[in-house]
Amino acid sequence: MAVANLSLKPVENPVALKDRIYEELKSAITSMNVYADDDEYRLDERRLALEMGVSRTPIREALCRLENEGFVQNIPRRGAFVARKSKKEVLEMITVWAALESMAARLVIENATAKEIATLREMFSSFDEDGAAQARIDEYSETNVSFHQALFRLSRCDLLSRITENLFLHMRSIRMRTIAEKDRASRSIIDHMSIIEALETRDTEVAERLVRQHTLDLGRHVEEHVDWLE
Amino acid sequence: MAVANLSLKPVENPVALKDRIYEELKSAITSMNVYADDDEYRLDERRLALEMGVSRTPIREALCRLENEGFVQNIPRRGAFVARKSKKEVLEMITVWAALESMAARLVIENATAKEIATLREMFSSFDEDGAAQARIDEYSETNVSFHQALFRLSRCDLLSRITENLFLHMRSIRMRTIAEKDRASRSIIDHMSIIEALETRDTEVAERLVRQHTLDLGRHVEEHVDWLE
DNA sequence: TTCTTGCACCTTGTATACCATATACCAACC
DNA sequence: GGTTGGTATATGGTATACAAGGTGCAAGAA
Repeated sequence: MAVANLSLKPVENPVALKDRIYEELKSAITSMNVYADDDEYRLDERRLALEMGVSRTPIREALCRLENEGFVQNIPRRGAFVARKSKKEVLEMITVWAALESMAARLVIENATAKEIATLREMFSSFDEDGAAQARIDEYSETNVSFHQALFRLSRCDLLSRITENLFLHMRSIRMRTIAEKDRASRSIIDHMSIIEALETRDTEVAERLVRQHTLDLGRHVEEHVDWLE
Repeated sequence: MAVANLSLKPVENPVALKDRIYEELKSAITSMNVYADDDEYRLDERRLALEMGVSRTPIREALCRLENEGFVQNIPRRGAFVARKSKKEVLEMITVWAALESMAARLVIENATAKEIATLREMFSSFDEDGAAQARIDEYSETNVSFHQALFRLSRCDLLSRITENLFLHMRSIRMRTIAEKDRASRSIIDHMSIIEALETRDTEVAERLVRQHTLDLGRHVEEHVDWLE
């Protein structure tokens, strides 16, 4: 008897409710501007359960994960709130980021092909003219994030990328607000070009230093100019 | 009316069941030698609940947290297992560790007093004679861990310490097994002394490089000599 | 009017019941 | 004898019920 040679792909394991809820809540939380005002955003289990049409249990598991990742603060017997980072915490996140990304730069030089590194340069090709970055600041901001993410991806180190992913999300609203200030955009693009150059010439020490410095500069900027964090 | 001026300390908030269970399970998991044999260690919710005299709910929340931290692997509809790291994952953890600890070294130089740095040196004072570390290998291993933890503590960056804490726990069994091999202990003590020296002379670049190199060396050693990881 | 205190309600923490699915075993058929 | 299919059982996923603690309002007293 002939075996029907159907090309079947393994059936995708049905995503558990808690995971979908986790994703949903996470994107909702990270896309809101927590720092816009001083309100505390409460996450009422019952209301969330009702709104999403499920019971409290998967909601709780999702909130538990989000708490571990620092997006939610759970106060016993009081409930869950959207977490608001203090200035100290933000500065520490930037420090960790600097550490991880400078290591990523080392790994990129070790592991990435010239072609891959070239893609980094291409990302900024449309911002060549002076002031272009400043003019299309939103678009540039997106490219900026993509650049840093690409750096981690090219490092071929999943753990680095994974840890940084959440740092990025935490920093997003803060970045959006700081990048537009002063002439940070144009300085930022210069920094990026120097970094790419060091990667292209495979100069590990310089690349590492530039990457670290670039991120620590953001840290100093936050330290000195951001007063809207508690 | 006079207010009775009793000196009262705030009543400690009763630790929730899930937290105690989390602690209990975590210490149980990290203290067992997962890599001793090829058995899969299953964590049966119902059995754990029965053994600990609670319901499944807090057990599940604890397992959820442990899964996020990478100590437990949860397979849908199959159950929770003690996580076993692959060689690739271990190497990536070491890479992240190197990144974080070299940044910690920078911060130590920025933030720690000479006195604090001196305490690092004291930790190794009892291992002065040649071969002492190798001879009292268990004791040395403890000191070794303490040294690295102290480095993070002196960096004054809580986030660095917190991220590394779990990395340490993951690496513990692996360290225990690798440190005894060859003459790694004596080389390790030499490395540590060089690091301390660089910290004492506040030589940021050297300290950073030595710390990174020291950890990456462990990585290379694992890469080359550890064959008991999948 | 203002402060205190008690009570009602609301919310989270925990336990349990129910459901869907995966695994294993057994019987029947090729 | 090997394979296949069905069924039983066990286990995790989800929902809900119950318990305990916190909040806020209102009523009463100063």
